[in-house]
Amino acid sequence: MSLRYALLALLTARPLTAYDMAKQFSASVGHVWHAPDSQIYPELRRMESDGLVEARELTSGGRRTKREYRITDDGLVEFRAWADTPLDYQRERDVHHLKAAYLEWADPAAAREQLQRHLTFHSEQLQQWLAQRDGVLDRSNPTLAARLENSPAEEHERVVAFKAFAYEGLIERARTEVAWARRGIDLLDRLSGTAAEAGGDVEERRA
Amino acid sequence: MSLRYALLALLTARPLTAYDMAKQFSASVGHVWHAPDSQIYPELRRMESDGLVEARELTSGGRRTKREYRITDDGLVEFRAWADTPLDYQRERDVHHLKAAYLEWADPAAAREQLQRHLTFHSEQLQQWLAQRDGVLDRSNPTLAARLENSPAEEHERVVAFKAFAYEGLIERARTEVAWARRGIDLLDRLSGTAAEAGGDVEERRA
DNA sequence: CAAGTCATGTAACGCGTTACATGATTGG
DNA sequence: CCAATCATGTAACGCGTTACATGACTTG
Repeated sequence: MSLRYALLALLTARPLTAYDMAKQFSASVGHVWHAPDSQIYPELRRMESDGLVEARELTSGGRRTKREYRITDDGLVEFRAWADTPLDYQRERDVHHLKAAYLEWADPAAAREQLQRHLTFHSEQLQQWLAQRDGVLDRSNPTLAARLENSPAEEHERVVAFKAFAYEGLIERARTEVAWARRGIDLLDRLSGTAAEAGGDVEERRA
Repeated sequence: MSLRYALLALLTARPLTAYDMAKQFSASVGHVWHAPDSQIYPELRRMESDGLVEARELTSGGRRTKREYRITDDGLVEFRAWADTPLDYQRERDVHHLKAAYLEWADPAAAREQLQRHLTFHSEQLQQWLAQRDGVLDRSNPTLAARLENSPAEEHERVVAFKAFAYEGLIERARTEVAWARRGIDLLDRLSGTAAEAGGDVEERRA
């Protein structure tokens, strides 16, 4: 049910087509919430029949169908209600930590590679979130810019602050994961060093 | 498909009944991987028919059926293969950060309560993971104790090290979330302070 | 003898993923 | 004119959740 609110969130800034939303879900917003086209199109249809959004057909010249969605007043009410409602917290279920607990079962090289992937993945996430945060802070993010244009100036600070706050949480999380992966690689080094005694050269050194 | 490996992981330590596994999935292991009974029982049956585990019927006195599962050699092969295989990383999808980005839509009191919940939830998680980590380090964790009994002494260090490593990742993550929630509450204070000027007393102070 | 917990499941449902399908428009 | 991108979906499947169902054994 969260996709629905992610879509409403986007539409609180400005009207968009499903295609444009799908693009955003693969790019900027997609770093927080990803969804494939095949989920977005039907969900928008459902939201339309629930009266949360309304569509305007854009027949640009030819007979190309293109539907631009706009949030309705009911949609705004629904979105505010969602914003007010606390979410349930459920127990985390993290495969990566589960695997990490059993890395002694893996080949040391395979173990190292997996931690390296963890490091790489979260480093990239970190970079993207840093970029997003900056785009929010300097107001260059297009969705944010549109949003600010449609809202009174005295609210701008709050709007920007919460967006940045959200990204900063993700940034810190990514940093935590990166640090953890590094510690894991160090641990592997230490354990293999023990096993092989003063065995050989360390082939790679991380910055 | 991860439940399968979580179950195999448990069974690498010692044979267990589905009921005992279900209990562990609600308690100790459950902090890393939770699963309800209704998923565990059928999955074990499927694993049995796939030859990864085998069951021994324990008819203790009466005609009470009770099946104790043990991992097979095929199961061990499968588990090692899993341990060697890198996982796919998919984009995170975090409702809480999504909501945080739109907290300006929420009533300030509701926003505060949600951040407070975030803080509480992750504080509790933190406590439980710290306890788990300690139970691993001092080898008092029952599953770990059983595992160590069934493995040669020279491997004990590795076994313990990876379990502790996994929990430490979760510990750091929980700490990150706690810190983020605190920052969020501070942000709310700051913004409401701005809106209400030097408004009123701060009713609660966090340690 | 009643309440709790031991012990094992089935059924329905929903969100999300992957794969598949189609056709129009635009730019090189 | 061909490839990329615009634009919109359908279908099948799987994992996980919630609710429901049952009965035996144990402890106070």
